[in-house]
Amino acid sequence: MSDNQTLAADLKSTGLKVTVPRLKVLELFEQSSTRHLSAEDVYKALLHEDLDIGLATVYRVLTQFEQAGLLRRSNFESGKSVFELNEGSHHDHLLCLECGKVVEFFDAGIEERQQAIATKHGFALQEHSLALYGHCQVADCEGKRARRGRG
Amino acid sequence: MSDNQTLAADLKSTGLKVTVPRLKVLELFEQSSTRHLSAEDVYKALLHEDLDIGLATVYRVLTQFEQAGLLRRSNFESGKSVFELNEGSHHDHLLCLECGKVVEFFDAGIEERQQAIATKHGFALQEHSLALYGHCQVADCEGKRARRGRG
DNA sequence: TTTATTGCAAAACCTTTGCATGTAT
DNA sequence: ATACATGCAAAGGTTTTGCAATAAA
Repeated sequence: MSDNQTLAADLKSTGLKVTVPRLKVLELFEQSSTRHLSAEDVYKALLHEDLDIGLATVYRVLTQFEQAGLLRRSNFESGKSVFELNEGSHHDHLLCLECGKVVEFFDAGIEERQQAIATKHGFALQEHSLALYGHCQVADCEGKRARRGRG
Repeated sequence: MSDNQTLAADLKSTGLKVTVPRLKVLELFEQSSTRHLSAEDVYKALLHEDLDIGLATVYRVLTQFEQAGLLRRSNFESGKSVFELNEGSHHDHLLCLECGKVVEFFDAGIEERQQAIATKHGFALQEHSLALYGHCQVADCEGKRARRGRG
């Protein structure tokens, strides 16, 4: 729900110059119905908008956005990184092995125990990576894994 | 417990032929003081024993061992897979970002909650991946940290 | 103008694969 | 003897990097 003015302002506030590739990548994340996108996803989506933005630039922009705190990166078992808008609230992920659906969740109990475990072993906890994998019960998914969703 | 007889028997019981590369890789995991090894680690360790075992073979053997249930594979943030002996008991990992130390832990509470979260979202939980990252308090590790002037 | 950013292609990584040779059973 | 395993080199997929051209400030 952000116009280009706001997007540009968001960019400026991170100290990054406002350029077409950066605006478009940010806009894509803001507007996409799919929250989680890989570099390739972003690259192809931009191509479909007839934007000639190189894959290398996409990677650079994604990395810069991650460092600027605009995006969060996750490494699921797919072997490639996926990015999502960083809206401040930490969460972990639950993924469907069948249809690729991604559910976000936060569990205070798990967070607490992680902290306790680190402390118990004499570690200062810095970050963690948690992903659950399973099969969702949606009819569409259980029945046919044929389709692979693309935003 | 880890003489060649036993190792060979372990191999046979998986249906895999007993070959030098397989014996040596298994032996390495049994004898190594480092539980968690990457393909490259294994490759180099074997080289140091003057064994001419190709990297491709190492990858093939590791994959076969994983499928046979002899090894477990983890994908930490390093970007490469690490393998460890599968001793049957599930555990997750706590890693030191500084020195690379790996601590294994199991927490029934976390396991329970993961199950509950999956169920709540209508998922049949299949597997999960959990890794905690932090800084260990070991002097040796702290020292490195200080020397590098980053904290 | 000055400095940062882009695009392209090439390289860097980790991992897998094709194929001819070699080995276990 | 046969089927499977190995080594090498080449290729695969994802991500990074060098560099000249380009665009933002």
